[in-house]
Amino acid sequence: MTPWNEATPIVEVLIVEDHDDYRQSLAFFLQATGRVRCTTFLSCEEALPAIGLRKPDVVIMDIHLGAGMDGIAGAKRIKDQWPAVQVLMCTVHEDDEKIFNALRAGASGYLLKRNSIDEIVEAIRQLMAGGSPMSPAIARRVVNSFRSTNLSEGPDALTTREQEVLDLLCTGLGAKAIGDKLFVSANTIRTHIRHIYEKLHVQSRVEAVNRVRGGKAN
Amino acid sequence: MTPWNEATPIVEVLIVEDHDDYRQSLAFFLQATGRVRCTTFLSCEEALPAIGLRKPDVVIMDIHLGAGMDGIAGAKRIKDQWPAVQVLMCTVHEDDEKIFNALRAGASGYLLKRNSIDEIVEAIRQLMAGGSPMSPAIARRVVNSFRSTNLSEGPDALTTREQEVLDLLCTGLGAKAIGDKLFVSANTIRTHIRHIYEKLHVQSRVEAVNRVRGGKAN
DNA sequence: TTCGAAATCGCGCGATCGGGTGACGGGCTG
DNA sequence: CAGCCCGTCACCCGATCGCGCGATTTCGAA
Repeated sequence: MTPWNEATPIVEVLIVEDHDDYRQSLAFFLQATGRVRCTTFLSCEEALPAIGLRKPDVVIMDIHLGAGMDGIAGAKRIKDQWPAVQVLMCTVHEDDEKIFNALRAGASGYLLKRNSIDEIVEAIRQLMAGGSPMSPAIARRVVNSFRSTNLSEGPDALTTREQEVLDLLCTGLGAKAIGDKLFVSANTIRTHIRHIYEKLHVQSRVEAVNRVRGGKAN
Repeated sequence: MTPWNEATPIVEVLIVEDHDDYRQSLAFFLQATGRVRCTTFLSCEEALPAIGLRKPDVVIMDIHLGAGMDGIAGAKRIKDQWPAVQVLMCTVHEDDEKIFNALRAGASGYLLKRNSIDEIVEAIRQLMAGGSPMSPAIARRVVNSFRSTNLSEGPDALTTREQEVLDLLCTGLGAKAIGDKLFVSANTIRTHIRHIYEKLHVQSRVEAVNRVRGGKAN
């Protein structure tokens, strides 16, 4: 844990948070470190123009912001216009939907409000150092989203050959091309594909690849 | 940072690492914390049977292991048979290919060998607490992999309508079904799809959805 | 030994796809 | 106004797909 030190440049932090108590105390304690300068806003609508005038290093963004643009849409707008700004989501929401949408929007970190000030300070440090701070539970969800769906067990388990065919199918190849790669006829591949469809209960190539990809990403 | 305390149960750690110096010093320093009991192996082939006999809480796994099964295949075998075992990759490799394959295989954490013993100890603690410890640079790569590909800018930007069609295409629908959803004819959809292909430089539905999905996963 | 599952290949049918071409109206812009 | 892009629709053609049917071989389990 590399600590802040006197050589560290002051970090410009912009906070978008509609909850008065949290916004004010967060700003207060961050400033108290002496290594952070804070600007605070109640909504994305207010914050966006301000970012245009003076670009912060880090934006700490709540997701739920009452009426108007939510934090995820805000993060997207910020990253579209100023990609260098690091966005750190800080919210109470820990459902997959919110998490993944926030990361898709371009957030580089995701903390929960139950995290301590010390952890938020550490998160800012990590952001500046090229890291992606996440609360442990968030990190675990993100990592778990990579788990490959296990098509190789259960009553409808795919055979080794079918797995191979499915893999190549995922690359966008057609039956003929796959047949060439596996040194069998295109008709054989067509048969394998039919069996795959039956086992996966799908009826098109795209549905099959979606099954492999866990139906998640984007 | 919750520290270890006397109430913490001893954590059983199994190390798979072919490099003698690293394996021995890692085991030594982990044991020195007094909160960890280590068993070490040079290869997955040796380690797997041992896991069957006495299940560790955490397996620290190298990726490159000389001849035989590599750490990613090993992690997959472990998670297939004993899903409760937490696998922590610890390696010098920081290329996307290795990282994502390891996480797909079921690893719950990913550290670089340049990390200090303290950080590894902290990682084990986080693992047991349901977190997913990653080196900052790794976390950033993982988070970045979620960034949605921006198909809406550049010389070959997709129009709004084309985006809509592409989205539905990703769900596995055919031209006719998409036409129904958008209240236009199937021929119109076919035209849109052809334009999408031109702009994305692909020539099949699966290739198009792969472009949306970052072409990565699985 | 018998049986079944897996892998291989074939054929045919109707539907869809990929690609080429053309057309029409509505915007927006120079 | 003249272009140009966008969205809409149509037709055509050869290739491929989804699907049902049957066949052979191999190999391991019952």
